[in-house]
Amino acid sequence: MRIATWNVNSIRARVGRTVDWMVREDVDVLAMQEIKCKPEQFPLEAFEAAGYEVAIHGLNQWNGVAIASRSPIGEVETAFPGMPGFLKGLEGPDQPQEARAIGATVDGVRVWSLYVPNGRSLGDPHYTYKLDWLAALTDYTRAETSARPEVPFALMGDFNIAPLDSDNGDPMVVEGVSTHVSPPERAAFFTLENAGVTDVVRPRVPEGFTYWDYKQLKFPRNEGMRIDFVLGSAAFAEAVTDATIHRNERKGDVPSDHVPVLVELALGDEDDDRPMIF
DNA sequence: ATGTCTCAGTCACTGAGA
Repeated sequence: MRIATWNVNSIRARVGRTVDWMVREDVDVLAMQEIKCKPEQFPLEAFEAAGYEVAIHGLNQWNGVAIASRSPIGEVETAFPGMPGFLKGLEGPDQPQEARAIGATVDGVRVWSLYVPNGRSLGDPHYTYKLDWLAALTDYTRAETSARPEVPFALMGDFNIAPLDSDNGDPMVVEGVSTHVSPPERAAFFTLENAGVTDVVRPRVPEGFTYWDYKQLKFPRNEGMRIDFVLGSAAFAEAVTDATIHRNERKGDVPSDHVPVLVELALGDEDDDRPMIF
């Protein structure tokens, strides 16, 4: 199985190059973030024509997540248990949930497409929301990976955190001033990893960014950040055979500001050319 | 100069979010 994550920054603006890339790279499953539309606005036809079905969760022009798959999609959830909500000007538990998570099972793999809150700025209510959201995701991940360790489980998406100093190449993003690099955000990311998932891409791709701001020639200057990740449970991680970051997708006409991250899995019961050994 | 991009609302712009 070839499974990828991509913050597409509006699927309506980028359906052509998204599906082109999926076909070209023989992608079986794609977790998308920032589709920026409701289900009825999603350009389904282009995906179906290329042989994909799509599970979509979008509420308005903001956020929005989806999972496209060549194999049938089952057990769709549009939030993980305990996921906090947010509404500017409102506080407390009454805040509605945003379209930032969709989970589905494909060929026995439990996949989540996640768009972690941006945080906006240190001290903004959105920053607290981000940390709360990550804490709830951590609780869910710990419960899920311990309850069903045999099920390959993956958190894929835009985490809006640069965990290591080397993940930030933007001189305007500074610890003590900016989100994405603050110690509490980084601690939340490492606590999530300790809850039963591991970054399956970094061991195979130690260098490289996944996002470059549109402004100020950030891409030509390579002043990007690594903020898009595939975190897999032990059962998922042990099936990974390859991982790649597709930097070229930041080039050309109307690119997203993020590029896709692709992982190859050998699930053992696939109809492929590898010998089965019992 | 938030110097770019996208979308909604409304119809050439502004506001919001990133």
